Amino acid sequence: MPTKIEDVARRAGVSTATVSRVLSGKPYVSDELRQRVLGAVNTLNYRPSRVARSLRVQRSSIIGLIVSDIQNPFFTAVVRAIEDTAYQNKFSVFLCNSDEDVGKETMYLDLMLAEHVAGVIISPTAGMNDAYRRLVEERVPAVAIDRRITNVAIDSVLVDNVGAARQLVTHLIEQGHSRIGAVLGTPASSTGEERLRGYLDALHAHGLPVEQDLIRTGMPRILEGHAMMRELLQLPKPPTAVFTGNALLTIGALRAIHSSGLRFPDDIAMAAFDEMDWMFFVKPALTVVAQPTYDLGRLAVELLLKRMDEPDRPIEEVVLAAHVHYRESSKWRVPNANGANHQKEG
Amino acid sequence: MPTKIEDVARRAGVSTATVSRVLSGKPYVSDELRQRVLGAVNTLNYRPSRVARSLRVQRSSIIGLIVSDIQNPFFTAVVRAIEDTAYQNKFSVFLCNSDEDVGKETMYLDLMLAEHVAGVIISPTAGMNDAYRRLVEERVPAVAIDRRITNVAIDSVLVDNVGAARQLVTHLIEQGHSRIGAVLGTPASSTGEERLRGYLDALHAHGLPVEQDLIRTGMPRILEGHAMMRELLQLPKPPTAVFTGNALLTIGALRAIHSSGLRFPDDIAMAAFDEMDWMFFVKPALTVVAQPTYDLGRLAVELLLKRMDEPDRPIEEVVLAAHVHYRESSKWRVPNANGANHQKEG
DNA sequence: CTGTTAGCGCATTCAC
DNA sequence: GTGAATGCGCTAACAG
Repeated sequence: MPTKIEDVARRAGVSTATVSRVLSGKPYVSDELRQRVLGAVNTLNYRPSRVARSLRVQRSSIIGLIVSDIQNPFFTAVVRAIEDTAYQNKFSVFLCNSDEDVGKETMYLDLMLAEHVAGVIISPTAGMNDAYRRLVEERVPAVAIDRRITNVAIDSVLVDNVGAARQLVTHLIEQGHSRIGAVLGTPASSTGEERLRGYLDALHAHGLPVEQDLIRTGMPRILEGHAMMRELLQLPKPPTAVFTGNALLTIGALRAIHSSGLRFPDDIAMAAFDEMDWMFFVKPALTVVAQPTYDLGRLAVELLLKRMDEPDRPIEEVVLAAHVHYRESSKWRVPNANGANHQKEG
Repeated sequence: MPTKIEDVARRAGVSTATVSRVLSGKPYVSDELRQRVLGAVNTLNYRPSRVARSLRVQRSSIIGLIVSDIQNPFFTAVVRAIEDTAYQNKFSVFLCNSDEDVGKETMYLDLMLAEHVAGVIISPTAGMNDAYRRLVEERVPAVAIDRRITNVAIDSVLVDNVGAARQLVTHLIEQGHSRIGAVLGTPASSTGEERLRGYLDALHAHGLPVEQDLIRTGMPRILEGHAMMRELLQLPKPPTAVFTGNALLTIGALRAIHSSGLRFPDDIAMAAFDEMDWMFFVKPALTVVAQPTYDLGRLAVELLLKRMDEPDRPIEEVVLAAHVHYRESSKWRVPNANGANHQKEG
């Protein structure tokens, strides 16, 4: 049986109110009593019940964080950033994994509300879920990350997916490719949709035709990436380069390339969204866009804290730029291209 | 302001006790009242406060999970398994990241105790931390995963690291290698120590000499793996094969190999602990041991539930076998066997 | 079967 | 400055 505030009060010869005051750093307590209380707390090894405290003050110091896929390195990087920032502000993080499942997401959202968390940060599984509305109705501070929520207005921190995708595909085009495949996450999520849009933008800007056969979308996971890439490779006229929209898809695609007996990057070029910042350690020939995971997480917490202070400020939407890394080794040549050499520069 | 149980009671024309009974599925409530209550709950969109409930019953239905590195794919895989199993048993998971930091670990452990979680699953950062003792003192069900805790007896689910490491290194020896480097996690953790032991075992069993220069240990992370591997490659007489003890170390090592201008696996062979089950998609030439992440997580939860039911049962320690994958492409030959040194100048 | 009541551990009035 | 008293929302005795 854990020690209660009453035990401490008795041990220190004061009232529970005084103990409470000391522990929450309130002023107006004489130094003598403060010392006595602290001593008692120490010898009794007292740890206040956060449950009781939360019930009393109707608000905990916990930030609920719901990510759509804990196995996606992009999100673990963001989680790290969020934890760091929350910790610096005396908040703890209650992390849950919705696993791209709207049902689980709703369940966890309800759980957070029932736990009276101080605020919620969420990477939404779908664009709209009735549960999001409850957040607003109950006036729980919330911010969406990475993906846009469409059915209710809440603060969000996003990445410029369109711009980054366009840069990536443009790079491939400038290397001389004209048949460029796309292996993307489902357009049902704003990220998938935006990256597809960037791909299309780049093709249009260079007057290249869009071939629906070259565009594949699905769940952003290894297995699906593998399947989609295999389909592309089995096409009568497969692409000479591929744009992948996510690190897990990239891994699946690489596997498909290998198991087809093809070699990367000699037989097929690739440019990818790399949500882990180490993909290129293993495949230096990849052209990747590194995502601003740390800023994303930090800003999410900061936005949340701001909203906790001023519940009525206007909704804010931050869009971060993603930085494309062109590596030496990514200046490959078009394999089997009409003739020799489409290499742009040295 | 969220609706309270009293509101529901009034709306349904019953007492709060009846509402409570209906909601917790207790028997002895007439069908008529049950319907009325359910109706009220529905129209009022009532969600019971878990905070108040936890305070009352002195126990939540949350399992606290503290992992030592959320960015390590091994742990995210285990987290998935734990969540699945917990969810099937009507528990939610409160996940925290100690980030290999004993201070943070202690903080989170205290937090879980203060939150009155139903139980704690932890991958310990260090072998001993006074905070572990508190778990036992307060009789909070707990189980350690992946690493052994030495200063207090608690249930644990471990992997047969010695056996797996021995198999991996033996494989390299059987391929003809005799100068085998080791890039391992710190022996301060039981995993690091055991994998080192397996390495030594294999060498001894084949009568090979142990060269301290070929053994490097450090934090199990990319940066450290890179540094250690570089040191090995800069040795006057570098190894012809390397055994790495962790997926992140492996990535770092691969990077060092690449940036030295060497090629894998032509210039140097490698066998690795691969905590992600997709490392070999990217590097099929690796020989890896796949870790039983799902079983590990599932068993951890099951052990926890058992201890919740019978607090006084004897401590249990489960050791899982890890399975080694020998792939076609890993049957390489010793590069330039007893011939020239393949070191390149950097 | 159902309602009334008494806390769970703490923070916060309001008196002193 | 300090203590006594009240209630946060809920469940579990205990009556009826």
